[in-house]
Amino acid sequence: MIPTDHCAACSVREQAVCAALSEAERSELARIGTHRTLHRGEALVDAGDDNYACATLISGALKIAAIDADGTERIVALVHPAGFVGELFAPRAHHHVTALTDSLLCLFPRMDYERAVERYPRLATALLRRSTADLAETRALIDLIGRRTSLARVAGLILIFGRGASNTPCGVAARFDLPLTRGEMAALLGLTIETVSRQIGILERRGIIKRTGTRGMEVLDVPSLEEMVD
Amino acid sequence: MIPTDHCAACSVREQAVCAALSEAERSELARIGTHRTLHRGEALVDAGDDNYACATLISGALKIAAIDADGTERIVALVHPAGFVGELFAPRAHHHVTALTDSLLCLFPRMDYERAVERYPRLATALLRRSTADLAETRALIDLIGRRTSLARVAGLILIFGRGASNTPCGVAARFDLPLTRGEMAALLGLTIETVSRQIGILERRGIIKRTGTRGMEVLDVPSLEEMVD
DNA sequence: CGACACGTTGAGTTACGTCAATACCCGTGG
DNA sequence: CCACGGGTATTGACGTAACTCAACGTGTCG
Repeated sequence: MIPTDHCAACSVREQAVCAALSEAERSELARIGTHRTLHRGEALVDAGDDNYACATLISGALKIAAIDADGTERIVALVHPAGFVGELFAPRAHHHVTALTDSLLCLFPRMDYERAVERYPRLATALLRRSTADLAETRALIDLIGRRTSLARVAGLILIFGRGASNTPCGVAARFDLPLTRGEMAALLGLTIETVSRQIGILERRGIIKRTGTRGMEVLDVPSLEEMVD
Repeated sequence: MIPTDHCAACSVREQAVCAALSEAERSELARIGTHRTLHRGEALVDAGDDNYACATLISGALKIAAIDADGTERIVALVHPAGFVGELFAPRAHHHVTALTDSLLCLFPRMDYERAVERYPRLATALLRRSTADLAETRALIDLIGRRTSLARVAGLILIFGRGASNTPCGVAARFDLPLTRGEMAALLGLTIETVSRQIGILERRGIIKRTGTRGMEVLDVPSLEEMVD
């Protein structure tokens, strides 16, 4: 159970699905929730789990992934703060959910949360909004990895991260740190580590970006990046 | 406006989102809906539309797709009967929605439908259920497309269609017609027409499937197909 | 400082795309 | 009925982008 004053001080208070609730409703919801921290690499849900939790991400980042027979990981989505994770109404989890960086979660037993959805219509609409947006984002990801050169995929991913790191909506941050390792970028784009690394090298040689250290990224020429993607 | 007795006779009455509503609520909803037929290739929504409709698919099949700068189509989802289409709460449509075969729709003005969602909580939860399921399906598609070889992708797609054509849930139909042209399969899998055609040829030469005519498909060896996919 | 994970770079190979020719299916009209 | 034509599918030859394998850097933390 989460003390109500935690909600009042919550950093994603305005963006998360619970923002749609009244004070009283949120207090009710807080009663079934707990906080939990995950360290980088730690799993929240494994594929196949039949009684897993759902959660709002408060800080950090998560990945949603499948692991196939030969152990290869395929990332199918990233979760950012204020995002919601956990498949409601599904009997078993379809994917693994793992922390990309140390993360703080507002955790709910799935069954309790489903009941809350039935009880608070505004929670249902808020989740529907978010789910609809997630769906559009996932489809955009298909679009990106569907039928493009590795260079376009890497360019697109850099734009996605740059937009995420920007404070202006839709703008691209000039400098930021990549939140993923090369291996994770490869798992997300359907490429190999080496190919990702090479394409980043090409972009740098063309003067479009500049690497600073291994994760640092400076975007010098946004229009060129955008042109590569569409 | 749809006469209420149409709903009573509707073939997807039990599966569509409106099944969650009471008789009275459904009558209300029917008042803002209309029926429409789409012929193969006809568009329901174009990407960028700012005041588009949403709909429940009664019969036929739709594709949700993006078209990039050079005119290449990338299919990001298929819609089957009882499916819901149209992004609620989004200012503009992200994708094109087009009929794959002649289709019958139960059509609603988007704004009116959004109001209905706010008014009927059970509609919101039903849409949330469907949206959550769509999200899982879309992620499974990413998983398939991200897969390494073209052979595995084609095998996976044949399994998907085979399962869809089967009457037993999760079983694979022994014979069915592919609902997509080679070009559409290619647009969905991120391959070319030629590659799709070749991989189907390989599967046939290995005795795993048998082509009958251009769309007909006979699945001889389901385990082999499944093995290729995972 | 050394260990270890992560990242880069290179050489050789393979799978897929491109281009092009041919075959098939089906509706239309001679 | 067959001939024609357009859309669709198959097949082949060839080039190239991305993968594989392998060696070598680089950053980070004890």
